[in-house]
Amino acid sequence: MALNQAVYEEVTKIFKSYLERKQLRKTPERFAIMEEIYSRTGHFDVESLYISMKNKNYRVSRATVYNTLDLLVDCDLVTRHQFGRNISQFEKSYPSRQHDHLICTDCNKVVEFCDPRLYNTQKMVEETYQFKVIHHSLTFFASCQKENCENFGKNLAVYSQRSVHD
Amino acid sequence: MALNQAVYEEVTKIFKSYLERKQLRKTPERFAIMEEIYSRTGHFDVESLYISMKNKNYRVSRATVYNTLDLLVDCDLVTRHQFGRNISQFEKSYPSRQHDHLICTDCNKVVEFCDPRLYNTQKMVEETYQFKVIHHSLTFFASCQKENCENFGKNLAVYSQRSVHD
DNA sequence: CTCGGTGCAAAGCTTTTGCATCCGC
DNA sequence: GCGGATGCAAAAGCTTTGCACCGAG
Repeated sequence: MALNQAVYEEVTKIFKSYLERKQLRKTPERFAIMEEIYSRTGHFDVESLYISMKNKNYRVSRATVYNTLDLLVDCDLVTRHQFGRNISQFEKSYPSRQHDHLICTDCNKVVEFCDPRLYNTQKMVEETYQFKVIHHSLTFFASCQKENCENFGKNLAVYSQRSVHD
Repeated sequence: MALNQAVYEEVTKIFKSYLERKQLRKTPERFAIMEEIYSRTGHFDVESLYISMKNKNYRVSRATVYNTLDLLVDCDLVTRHQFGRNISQFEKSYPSRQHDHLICTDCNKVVEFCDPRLYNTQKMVEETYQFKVIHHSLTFFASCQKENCENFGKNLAVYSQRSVHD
């Protein structure tokens, strides 16, 4: 899996800056985990990330993976999702933009979409309740046609990262 | 906690009908759990429901609570939420209307809101991806900035620096 | 009477914690 | 060298499962 060099450098800079600001140590494990995440595409859970690193003979523990994920989420390099019942799903934050999710209730595949109009709802909520919104999570659970389900990822993948209003 | 008689009768009818349709038994435990849920207000988790019934000296097991909650969710009498990391939160479906949630990131307070404009986003998603939406989940995570919030004033500076639209 | 449902406890699974060791600073 | 970070394993916390008994149909 090739790693985009420009993205990798930018992300490394952000992570280093974050660790310095928080006076945390720049350990090789932390950067190895960050690199592994940014060499992946799509969503992943802790176990698959841990297994991937083990398969590459990298000596790392689950505890460190959990710890580092917390840091990466805290500095906005990784986003945490709670699609299912128990396990947390993660996703790198760059270079993808703000988006929400459409999950097929039949095949569990995830489509990403974006609707800027959601910002109107956010502003309304902030004004009505006097809250300051940090982030949001919008997920549609939907069923697709069978033929559509079979074509999943072939035709729609092209649009998955785009805003529907582009 | 007084129980609204009209709601109770309606909900009982729906649950009985569902159990008959699925050829499941109408056990006293199932109706006791349904009644306990509908005598509550707001959100709850499995453990607090279980403790409540134990405190009323009702002989019930966690396994039955979990099993019955699955049934109640399946027949739309109860809604399942996944706000936090691990535990599922539940909420009775009637008589409240469709709504979404605003959760304080400092004190975990839950506010319900409704914005019909979200339906525009749903229709757009359905048309764009040819999906049939079953249900959705929208949650804003926000700071309530109230004096009674346990972290009042601590993180406001940090929050105000962030923007939702990067 | 049947066999689905229940209570109880043990097991399962994800995540957190304790502790000795390691290593960034 | 100090104290934070790590690996490992044990523990914690929510949920599911196995099993013997109970009771709805």
